[in-house]
Amino acid sequence: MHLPIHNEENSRAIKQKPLGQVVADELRRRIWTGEIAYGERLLEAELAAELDISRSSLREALQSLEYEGLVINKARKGTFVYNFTKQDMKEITELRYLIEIPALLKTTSRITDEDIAYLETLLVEMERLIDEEKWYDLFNIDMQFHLTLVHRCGNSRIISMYKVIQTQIRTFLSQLEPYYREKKQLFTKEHAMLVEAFKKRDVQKVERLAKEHINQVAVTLDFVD
Amino acid sequence: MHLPIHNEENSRAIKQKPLGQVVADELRRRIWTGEIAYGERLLEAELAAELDISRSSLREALQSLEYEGLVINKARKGTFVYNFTKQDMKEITELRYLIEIPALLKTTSRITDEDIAYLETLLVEMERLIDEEKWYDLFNIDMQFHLTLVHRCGNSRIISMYKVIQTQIRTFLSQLEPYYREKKQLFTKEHAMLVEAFKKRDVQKVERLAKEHINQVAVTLDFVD
DNA sequence: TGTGGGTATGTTGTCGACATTCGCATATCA
DNA sequence: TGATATGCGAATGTCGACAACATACCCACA
Repeated sequence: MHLPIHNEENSRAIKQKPLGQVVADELRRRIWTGEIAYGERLLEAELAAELDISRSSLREALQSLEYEGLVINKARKGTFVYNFTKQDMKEITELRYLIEIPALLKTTSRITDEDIAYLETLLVEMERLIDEEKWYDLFNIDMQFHLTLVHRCGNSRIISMYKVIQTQIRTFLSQLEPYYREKKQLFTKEHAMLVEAFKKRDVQKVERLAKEHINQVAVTLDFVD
Repeated sequence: MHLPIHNEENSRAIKQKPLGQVVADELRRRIWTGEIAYGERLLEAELAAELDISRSSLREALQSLEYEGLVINKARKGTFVYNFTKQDMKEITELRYLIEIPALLKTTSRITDEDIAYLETLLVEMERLIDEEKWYDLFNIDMQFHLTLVHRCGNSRIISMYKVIQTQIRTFLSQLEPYYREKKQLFTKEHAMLVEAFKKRDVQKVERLAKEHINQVAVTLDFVD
């Protein structure tokens, strides 16, 4: 069972955020944890009742998720959780090469020591979560790691587009969770090496490591099926 | 004065489309024609009444426009038409280099003779609209031209991201309209040369022309102020 | 037994109204 | 006079209900 979206203790903290955004966060969580299955139809009345909110706010959330590519809405037919395919992974990998790689290269010359210090705390956090096998939290930290890097690229539009891609990447990672159990060490090591490259402001190394890291996800997917 | 969104003659044709999308189209039109000014606050009740629709559908439309970056919604403060700056133009230009150029290069080897034939009809249309000085329609054809090219790149995510960028580019063009009056010939010529390059499947030429074309917009903006 | 049409049921699309919050004008006091 | 408190009007956030539509089922009839 889950806590209601707006229980007493949270109501003050999140009152600033539109309810639709809070609901979108919750739906993303349910998708990534598998509580909502891929391909599943999302009945508005049912879901709204379960979350104890109105259909209006739910629909607002669904529109956000549709923009992110996590669900697909067929007019008059309903909203369905999008079921990613290998073809989707190819598209996403191509986009990462076009957007994330150039973003990281720009970041290399703009990254601050504070950024690097923060990244290193994330690395520590990663290792802990890997030990405890808390995959959901681990992937969250992973998102934060990459977003921190892209965030320094200096182009707000690149950042917001990367967020969309990242949401989809995360969806893949969630599905690949069992395969990542085998690659615990690799996971931390790749990120640690990236941090080292940024620390040295070594553009070539960043590019090489980043490409390898991106390929890693694509390769992992190939083992499935 | 404008026709109401859902008058009798249109009601059948657009009944399939969610009202929110129709409203979004109308709002885009009003922004691009200048009927709605940049920076203007959009009062939901007022706008909904004027369009003769409910606030729900209007809010759905506004959410779409916010994703496209045409408006910005400040929680509890209202929705405002986004006012683009030169800095925004720089970001957009950078993104075009990252997304549109690679897309066009991929298209070069995938474009069909039917595509080229269609592009040539658009060229004819462009010349006619330039003669008649119908700038709004001209920019619409321009969007269709570029979208046709990007559409052949084979990556659906690149296409949908390009659509977002293009909507913002279009917003700039609308503001630069007076400057384009001076460049009538250049406008058609650049597109015609691009078509020729695609016809020959000449990747290098496509890349060079496309970059020049992108720079052209950025340069035009520099004359402003 | 298979098919077509019509009805019943359930779901999405759209609407109007209430609840909450914000900003501004006015009032009050140092 | 200036700064701060306060109350009112207006706009956004959220909700529940009705309307329009799609689907599934059932029955009549070939």
